[in-house]
Parts: sequence; C-alpha cells; structure tokens
Amino acid sequence: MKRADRLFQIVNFLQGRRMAVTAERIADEFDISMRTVYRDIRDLITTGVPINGEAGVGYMLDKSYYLPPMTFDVEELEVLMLGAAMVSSWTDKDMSVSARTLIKKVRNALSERDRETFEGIALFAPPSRARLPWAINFSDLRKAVRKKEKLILDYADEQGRATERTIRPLSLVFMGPVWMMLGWCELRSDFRNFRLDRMQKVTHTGELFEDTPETALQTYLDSMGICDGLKL
Amino acid sequence: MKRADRLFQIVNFLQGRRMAVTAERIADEFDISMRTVYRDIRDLITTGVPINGEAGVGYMLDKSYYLPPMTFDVEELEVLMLGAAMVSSWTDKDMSVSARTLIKKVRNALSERDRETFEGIALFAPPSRARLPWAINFSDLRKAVRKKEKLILDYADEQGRATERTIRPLSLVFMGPVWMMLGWCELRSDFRNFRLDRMQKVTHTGELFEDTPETALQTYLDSMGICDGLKL
DNA sequence: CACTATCCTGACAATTTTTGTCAGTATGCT
DNA sequence: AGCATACTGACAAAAATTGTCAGGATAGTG
Repeated sequence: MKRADRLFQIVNFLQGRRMAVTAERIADEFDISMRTVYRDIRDLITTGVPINGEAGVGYMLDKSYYLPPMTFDVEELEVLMLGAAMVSSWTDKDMSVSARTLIKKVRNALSERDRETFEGIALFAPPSRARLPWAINFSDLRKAVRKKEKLILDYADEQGRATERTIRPLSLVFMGPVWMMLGWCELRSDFRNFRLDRMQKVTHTGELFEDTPETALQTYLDSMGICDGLKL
Repeated sequence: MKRADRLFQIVNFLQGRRMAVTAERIADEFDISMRTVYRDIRDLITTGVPINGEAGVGYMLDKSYYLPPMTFDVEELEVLMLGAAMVSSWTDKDMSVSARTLIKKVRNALSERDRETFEGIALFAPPSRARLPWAINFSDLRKAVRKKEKLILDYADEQGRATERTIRPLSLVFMGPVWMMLGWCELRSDFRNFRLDRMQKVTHTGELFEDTPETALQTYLDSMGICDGLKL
C-alpha cells in the first residue's frame, strides 16, 4: 500500500502551487528516484488526475481536488444526487453544467447494478413563474464569496429605490424560490440581505477583505441565534 | 497497481449480496490464496470499508457504495457542498442528517488548506412561512421511489376533497418551496403530480411494480417535451 | 542556432512488497 | 463436541516496484 499512498500524496504536494514543480523536486521530497516520479505521474494521469507536464518547465496540476476512495451509504449518495440536481435547476448555467458533470462522474464510478438505484430519484422543474430573472451572474457572486472580494452593488430596495453600496459578500442563502446574498454593508455598517433578483449590477472591485470579529459570518449567525440547525 | 485494483474489486464482489461470502469463495474468484484474502480484507477495513467478518459464517458488507478516488474541480465540489446544504434544509430530518454526514466526510477528505475554501459558501434558512408542514414522511416516499413500491395515497386535491388512490411513485420534484411527487395514478390511468403538503397519509403496499412503456418516467418526460434540460 | 532544463522511455538488475504455505488459535453455529 | 470459518505469525517464493544508466524529445532562452 505504500505506492498507492504516495501517489495520493504527490497530488497533494502539487496542489495549490502557482509555479510548476520539477520531477527532481518531487523525487527529493519523497526520497525516490526521478524515474519513479515519471512512472508515478504517468499512472496518476491515466487514473484521471489533471496533471500537465512540460519539458523544460515541470509539472502543473489543474486546480482540482483529489478525493481518496470513500464509502457512502445509500442515503448519503442520494443526498449527493438530489443536491446536485437541485443545484442544477436552481442556480445558473455554469453551476448547472458542473452539477451535471458531478452527477455523471459519480454515476460512472458506481457499478452497473447500483447505477439503476439512482435513476430518476429526483427531477426538477423550476416553474418559471416562481423563478424571478436575474440581471446579474450567480457564479460571479459565488466566486466573490470564495475569494472574499468586495463588491459594488446596484440594488433596488423594497420600495424600488435604487441604491449603490459596497458590500463584503459573506454567503448565499436560498429562501424558497428566491436566492439572497448575505453581506456586510459598508454603507450601513451592518449585515444586510440582498435578493439576487433585485440586483441591477455587480461590480467587482478586486479589493479583498479580511474577516473582522465585527463583520464575520459567524457573528451574524450568533446574533440570529443560528447555531447549528441552519449553518453549514 | 494490481493490489489496489483488486481491493476495489473485492468490495464490488461483496456488494449487494444477501448471504455472507467466505474467504475461500473470494480466494477462488480472484485466484489468490485465502491468506491474501485475509490481508486484503484487513486493509479494506482499516481504510473504512464497512466489512464484517464472522468466524464460521463469512463476510458481509454493510449496504454501502464504494467510490474510487476521484478528482473534482472547484465548481463540482461546490455543487456538492451547496447541494447537500440545500437538501439538508429542504427535506426531512433523516436526509438532513445524511446531508451533514456527507458534508463532513467530504470536508475531512480535503486537505486543511482546501477546507477553508468551502467555508460558509452557502447557508440556508428555509423560511417557515414558505415551507408547508407535511403529514407524511419524505424519506418513506424516497424509499418507495427507489424500491418501486406502489403506495396508497390519502390526498386532498385542490378543492380540498379527500381522495384515496394507488400510485406508482416515479420521482420527487422540487418546485420552489413545494415538493411534489410524480406518480402514475392507477385510478386515472395517467401521470399525476401530488404535493407533499397535501398528502394526508401514505400506506406502503409492499407490492412492487415494473415500469411499462406506458407508465415509465421517461414516457412522461417525453410527453412534456422535457428532454435534457430538466431531467436528471 | 545551440544550449539548458526538463519531460519521457526502455532495459535490466537491485530492492521491496506481496503472496503462498504451513501451523496454529479463536469464535460462532448446530 | 464438532465443524466451518475467521484470523495470525513466520518465512520462503514470486511478483512488483524501484534505481541506474543510456538515451531521445521538446519548450524556453540567449
């Protein structure tokens, strides 16, 4: 089991690096010869790990997440499939595509026999009347949450008055058919929820923020008495 | 890579069997000695596969699904997390628990560094006003879809009239804040959608059904012109 | 262009891991 | 008690992995 283990660790070693890594560097790290590194990389690639090698440069791993073998029970796998299907129907094009890829990947990994079990378990028809159109892009918001990038929001409030605010995006909240973004509003110096369907325009500032005790997501959750039940 | 492969196949071999399988049987199947089987099983168990061995009986695998190592990109993993969170908030207690377990399992499989990326991406507050209470159990329906078990439904239609029908549950559909069950209604000999919040009682008949060309999910989808966009 | 840094491959012996054999113990079932 | 089976340790046999060496190929650079 030594080799299988090392393969996993090599991926980990490659993960999250900006610069290419040479075979020599890897050989050094794991105390193996370069020849073995080449063999390991070859095997990783054939099992689907997106490593790119370039002569004269080194190895780069596409930004990806390598999960070790895992066992799920039927419920967990059903959550995965159901969840991906919900996301596919209720977010935007980009995520919908990813959701489908995810479902396909997982389905393909199952045995023939098991695949049927998860046929048609869930199906989703987001009724157009319930789903208000967005002027903005869901994925942009998601990325901003992930990167902790401040956004400038052109927003129409409940009375339809347009405002422009700088916010720190903290989380996305799904309320029935409506998506909201929870953010720290720099104008009001407080937490605010913004409906995605009321956002007119989102401008990326490129400016990143750090969580402070006052502006962190956890603070908001605590203040709302949300401890575990709803928080992810 | 031969061993790692065989380990995976052994799990597959064990999967979906009612009777215990002896080491001898496995040894035979894979052309290896029993000693090796014992070693393989030991290693599988230490990597978390839920195999139970009993002296005098053989091996049994808890009903579970073993996924091989897989790579996901950031979007796919986000779909997984987001989806599980949605399921956790929008279904019932049982699935909610499974969703949390799923999220924990996947998080634990990620490296320290990556774990942070998926912190607080999404958070869900199912507003109680939008979520109508159910008299029945979501998980029961899910299981019936999976098993293809006919159900007897006490249902209140739009005018509030109570009816009792035998249906073949085909799929669960999430429409905004409302869940529906799509089924083939034996009373009307046609497809019908039933809102979960209008179901008064669900009786399990124990009777299983086979899809026929007339009653299959695919037929319904085709008739609705749903081809790919919404189907899972 | 030549040069460097690197990826990549084949062959084969050295090394390490896996496997089989054997001998024995432990445990659940009838 | 007797049987069927899981399980373990020791050690030699077999197989896989690894290192070494001797190349070839290719991207980037002066």
